[in-house]
Amino acid sequence: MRTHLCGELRSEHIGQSVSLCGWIAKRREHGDKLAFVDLRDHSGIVQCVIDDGVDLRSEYVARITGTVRARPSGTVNANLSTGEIEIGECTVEILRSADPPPFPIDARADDVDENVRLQYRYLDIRRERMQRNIRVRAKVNSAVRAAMERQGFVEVETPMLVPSTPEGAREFLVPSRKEPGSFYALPQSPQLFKQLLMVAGIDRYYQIARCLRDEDLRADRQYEFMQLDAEMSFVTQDDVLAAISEAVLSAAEAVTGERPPSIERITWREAMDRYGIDKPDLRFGMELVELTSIFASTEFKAFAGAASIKGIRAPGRAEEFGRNKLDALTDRAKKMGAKGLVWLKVAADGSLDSPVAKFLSTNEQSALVAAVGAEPGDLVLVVADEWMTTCEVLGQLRNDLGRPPVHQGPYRYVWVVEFPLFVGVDKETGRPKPGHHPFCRPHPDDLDKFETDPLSVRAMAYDLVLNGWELGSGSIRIHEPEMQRKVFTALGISDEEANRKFGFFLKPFTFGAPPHGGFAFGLDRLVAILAGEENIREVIAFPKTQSGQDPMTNAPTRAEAKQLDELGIRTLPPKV
RNA sequence: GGUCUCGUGGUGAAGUUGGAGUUCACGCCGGCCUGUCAAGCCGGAGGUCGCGGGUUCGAGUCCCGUCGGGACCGCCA
Repeated sequence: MRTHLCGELRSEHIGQSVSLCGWIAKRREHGDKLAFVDLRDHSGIVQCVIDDGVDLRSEYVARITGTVRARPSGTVNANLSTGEIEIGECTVEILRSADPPPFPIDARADDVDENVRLQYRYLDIRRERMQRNIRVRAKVNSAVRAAMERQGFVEVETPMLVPSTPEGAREFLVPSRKEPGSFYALPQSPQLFKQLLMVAGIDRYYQIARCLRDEDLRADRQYEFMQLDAEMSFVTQDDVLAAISEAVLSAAEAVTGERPPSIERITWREAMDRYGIDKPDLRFGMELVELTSIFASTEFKAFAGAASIKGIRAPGRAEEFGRNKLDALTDRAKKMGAKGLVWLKVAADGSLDSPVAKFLSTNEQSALVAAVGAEPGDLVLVVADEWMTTCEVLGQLRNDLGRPPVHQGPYRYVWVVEFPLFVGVDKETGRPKPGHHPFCRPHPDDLDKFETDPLSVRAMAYDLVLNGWELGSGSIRIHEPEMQRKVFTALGISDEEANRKFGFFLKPFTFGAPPHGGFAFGLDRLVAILAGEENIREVIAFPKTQSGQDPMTNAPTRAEAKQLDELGIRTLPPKV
C-alpha cells in the first residue's frame, strides 16, 4: 500500500512519486483550492498539499499518493524532520473516517488526566512519546537477548501455573477446575525453576520472564512486570556480575548509542555509610560525613554517647529552609525513627545559626564546619542515633533535598555487594530474618560469626542500582545440604519445618547440585530510566492504575455464577 | 490498613467572603480564506461542578461520607 514512511522523507527524495499511509494529524485549510494536511505514522509527520477540497479530518486514516517536492523558499519548517519537503499533486484515498479523539494526539496529551489516557490507551500510544518508549523497550529486550545468547545462555521458559510457596510476596491464585479447592499460583519469579535448571545441567539459563506479585502498586511497581532472569553454574560472583553487566550495558548502548563505562562496585556497608541507603543515587554528592569522634566528649545531651553521629551539607540551601520547612524535615526524620534532627545554618560571617549552637563548644562548631566543608549560606543537617538509623534518616533527607529528576543525566550504574545475610530480628521468634532469601550463600570469611554475631554475617548477595533505582538483585546460592542446614538453623527453621516448607526444592539438591548463582533485573525500570520517564506505566503498553484496574478493559470484572460453580468457588457478599 | 493531594463542557485551567453554570485557552460544528505548519478571521453548539447527605434564604465554594486518579508509608523474602 505504501512506498515510504512519513517521517523518512528528505530532500534526497525530491522528484520521487510516493505513497504514504497514516493518520491525519492536522489540516490547515485556505479555502476550497488549498489545504495543508499533516500525515502521521509511527515514523513521523509529513506535510501534504491538497488542492481538490477533499474533506479530511483529525485522525482519518488515509493513503496519500503524490510527488515529493522542495518547499517554496521561506516555508521550510525547521521543527519537522521532514520540514524541507512536502508532498504535492496528491491523490487522497480515505481508508477510514474517525470520530474526533478525546485528547490531541500530540505532546499536549502529556497534561491529560492519566486515567483518560489509559481509557483510550490505543490513542495515547499513537503519540510520539509512547511510540518512542515502546520502541526503546523493544530495543532493550532485543539487546539483552542478544547479549545473553552471545555469552552462551540458553533461553528456557518456565511455567506460569506454579505451586504456591510460603515465603515472599503475596501471590495471585488461580483456581483449579479439576481439583476444586486447590489453587495454582502465578510466579512471583522463576527462582525455584532456574535453580533446578542448574541441577539439570543447563549450565547457563536466561529468560525474559513475566513476574506477578499481588502487592500495592507504585510509580516503579506493577502487578506484572518483566525481568531478565538468569542463572549460571560453576561460576564466581565476579562471573555473574560480568555477565549481567554485559547485558545491561549492551541494552544501554542500543538505546543511547553510547556504551557506559564498566560498572563500579561499592559494598553495602560503604553505601550505607556514605549515602545512607542501599540503592545510592551517585549522580549527586551531599555524602554523609562521619562526625562521631568530633562529639566524643560533648556537653550536648542529644549527641553525648550516641553510637553514630553523621551530617550532610546542602550547599546554598540555608535561606530556602525557613522554620516551617525545617520542622517538616524534623518530622520526617522522627517518622523514620530518629530521636530528632539538628539543623545548622552557616551565616555570612561563618558562625552557626542553630537552636543548638549554644550547646556546642567553639571547637566542636569549627570541627563540624571543617568536617562537612560548610560555607556561608549552607544548610547542615545532623543526626545522632544508632548507626543504621543515623544512616537511613540522613540518606532519605539527602535524596529529598538533592536528588535530580530521572531524565537528568548522567547514568550512574553501581553494583552494591556484600549485603548482610540477615536483616534485623523477628520480634516473635527472636531469630534473624533473611535479607535476600534463605538459599543465599554466606560470605566464606564470615562463617565463624554465625553463632557469635549473626547480623554481621555478609552474604554473597548483590544489587544493581541505576540513579537510585534498584534494578535487580542476585546471589551465589547454597548448593550443599550442610551449609543450608546451618542457615536454616540460624533462621530458627528446624529440619522438619524445612522439609515441609521447602522439601520439593531441597530434594533435587541431593542429586548433585553444581555451585551456582544468578541474578534478575527489572526491565520496566531500566527502560523507564533510559526513556527518561519517572513512571514505569509510561513504558508499559497497557498498565494498571494504582488500584490495580485497567480503565480500558475494566479488568478486573465480576465472574459469572456459572464460572464460579465450575471452579467450586463461592464468593462472600461485599463488605459493608 | 494509613498520610497527603486532585476531581468544573471533549481536553487543560480560573472561579475572590457562600450570591444566577460564570470565565479563559484548545478541541468540535458552520462560514470566509491560495503558503500554512499546535494557521488566521467571524459565528455557533456543548455542563449531573465525580456521587450522596448536611449547614444555609442561597453551596462549584463550608462540613460529613463515599467513589475515582496520583504521590508516599506499610507491603514488595
